[in-house]
Amino acid sequence: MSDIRRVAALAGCSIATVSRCFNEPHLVREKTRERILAIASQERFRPNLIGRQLRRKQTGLVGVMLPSLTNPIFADCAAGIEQALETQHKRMLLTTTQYEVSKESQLIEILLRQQVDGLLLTVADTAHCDALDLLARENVPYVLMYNHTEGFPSVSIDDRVAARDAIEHLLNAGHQHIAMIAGYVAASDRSRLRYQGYEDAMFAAGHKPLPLLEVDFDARTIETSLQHWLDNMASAPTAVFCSTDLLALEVIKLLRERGVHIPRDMSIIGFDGLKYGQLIEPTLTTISQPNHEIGRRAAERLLARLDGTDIHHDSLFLDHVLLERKTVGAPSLDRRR
Amino acid sequence: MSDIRRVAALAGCSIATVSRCFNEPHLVREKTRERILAIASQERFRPNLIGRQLRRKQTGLVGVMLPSLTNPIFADCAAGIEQALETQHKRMLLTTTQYEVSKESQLIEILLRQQVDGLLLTVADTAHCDALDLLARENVPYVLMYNHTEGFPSVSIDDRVAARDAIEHLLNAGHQHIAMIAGYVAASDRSRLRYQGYEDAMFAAGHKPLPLLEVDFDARTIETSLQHWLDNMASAPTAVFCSTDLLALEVIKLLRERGVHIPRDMSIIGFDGLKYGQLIEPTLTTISQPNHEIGRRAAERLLARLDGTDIHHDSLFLDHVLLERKTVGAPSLDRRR
DNA sequence: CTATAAAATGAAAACGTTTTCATTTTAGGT
DNA sequence: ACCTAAAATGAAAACGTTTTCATTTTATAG
Repeated sequence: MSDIRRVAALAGCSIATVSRCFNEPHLVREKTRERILAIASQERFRPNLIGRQLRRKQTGLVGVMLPSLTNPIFADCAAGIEQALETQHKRMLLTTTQYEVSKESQLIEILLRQQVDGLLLTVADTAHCDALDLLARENVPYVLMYNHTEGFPSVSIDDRVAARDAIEHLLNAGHQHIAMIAGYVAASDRSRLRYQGYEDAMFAAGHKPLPLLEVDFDARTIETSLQHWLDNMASAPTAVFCSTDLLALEVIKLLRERGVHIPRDMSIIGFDGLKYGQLIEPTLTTISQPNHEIGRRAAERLLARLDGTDIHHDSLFLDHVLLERKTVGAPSLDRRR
Repeated sequence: MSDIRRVAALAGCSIATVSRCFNEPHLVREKTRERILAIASQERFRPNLIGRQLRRKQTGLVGVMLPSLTNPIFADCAAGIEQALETQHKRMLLTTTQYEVSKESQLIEILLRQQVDGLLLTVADTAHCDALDLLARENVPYVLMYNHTEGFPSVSIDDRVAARDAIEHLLNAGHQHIAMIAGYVAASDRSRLRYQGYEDAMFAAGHKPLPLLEVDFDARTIETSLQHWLDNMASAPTAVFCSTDLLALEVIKLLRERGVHIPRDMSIIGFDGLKYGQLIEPTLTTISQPNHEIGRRAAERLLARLDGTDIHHDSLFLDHVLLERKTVGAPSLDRRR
């Protein structure tokens, strides 16, 4: 039962020596070590990490909190995290909020009770965020992902600039009448920043930004939201910036079903850089964010923080990139049908 | 520091009473309880789960091992697992093998050391599998996902029958010259079963099955693999069964770029039921497997196993469903170009 | 007010390790 | 063979809980 004890008894030594065999083998004489190791493996001794963690006061566990796994963005991010953690033999305790703000603090609390060595997380909105208040009080190391806010360490892209770049791409193609559409999970700071980027670009070009068109993320609802454009294409925007690729793909599908040719009748630009954007016809022009790298870099920062290497509470912005594909073209002079 | 002690000291009671306040509140007098709880919350006492886990000999942690998170199949599955675990306040320790068989045993070993209460896992191939041997020796509860094999509890679809159904759908559409193509991760038992299903259906219809066409999962390689069909469409199969949707989408894209019209010149059926299949034109006909439910049901079985409710070592097969969409049509009589 | 049963509390052991500090063993030089 | 320094080992405490069992307190009935 009490396993290290058993090995020690069989090997005729103290449990301290057995422990050392696994943790600091150079401290035990070769002959003894071999004997102990032999017995250990024959007894299938498996060190109980709970015992170790209690004594050492660290678990090697990193708590991860993401909005969802079903969104490929976050799945890629989680993969990046795992990759980075593995290099230091740390493991990932993964939880998702399912986009429910109220779960954020709860989950963090649970992760803290589990004595995670650190936390990697994405919150809905850094502006008024219980979770962040909680973290600020505690002194557990953490790094935000996809969020950024003064005084908190984070890894993300610059959503506002990225959105501005998207709009500028449309402007450069000759568009003036540009709309932005966002999923109803628009209560996130990312959505807000992207809309600000949209406004920035529109103002800079001397155009009046349109109000954000928010849609329930579901084909039926999107359809009704788009209906007034379809009813009167003449007055519809000539280009649309979709806040995510998933939304963009849905919109494109819908428009094409209604006989709207992309990009001739309407240009579309997405945001995320999902690989699935390449599979449709025409391939989706979009702003790509490096999800895997966001996860990896955030995890690396956390690890550095755990060694005391990185102690800065600053934002790390990774580069987004504009993937020029086929859903953006020049506005047609006459689009009336 | 030693936190429950501190609360006890401040409340002027023993640590046993504090502990009871949290675990069996009815055992402590209301007045005392209120006092203790007040102090605990004011001191921000946070029970250390490691201490509890060591004493109780259970962690509330479930080890999960999947091939990858980047594949939406498994991401959905993980989401299903989390959903089920949450109902019992259990957490997920998530690891991925990245399709490396050699990592399977290693990861399981790590999870066991972490004293997970149970294991949910997908292995590459149940046929010769160190991981399964390991599990058979230990007496930790586990449930396989996507795999099934005699004497092991599992939740999956019946890949062989599902593949047969896919082929029969093609046969019913009038095809006779049907090929199967699989990603190079074809070293999995699932791939093998799907090929067997393909053979079953072909034999039953009196056709000779073609050898499995294995491709490196990358557009360039797929292209060269398909080249001999493109060079001579007259002798190419009229329908292709792709072992996964991701592969199917890639194949479709490639064929369309080369001027092959789907489904007129060639019918395609996929496998998985990814939602992305609906976004392309034409929408992808495919066999859908219930990934979220596989995860959820497997987790539920594991939980039942932990209560001693479910003790059966049998395979649970969930239903697949044929999603009849637009990439399958009748073979054209003359396809020469 | 007392006796008794029930309820509430506390002391201490236990969970499986790691690690400090003291002790014993070994090796090397004389 | 003896001394000394270095190397190897062991005893025991510590990590933060839960839980058993004994003890004390409270409530109830007489």
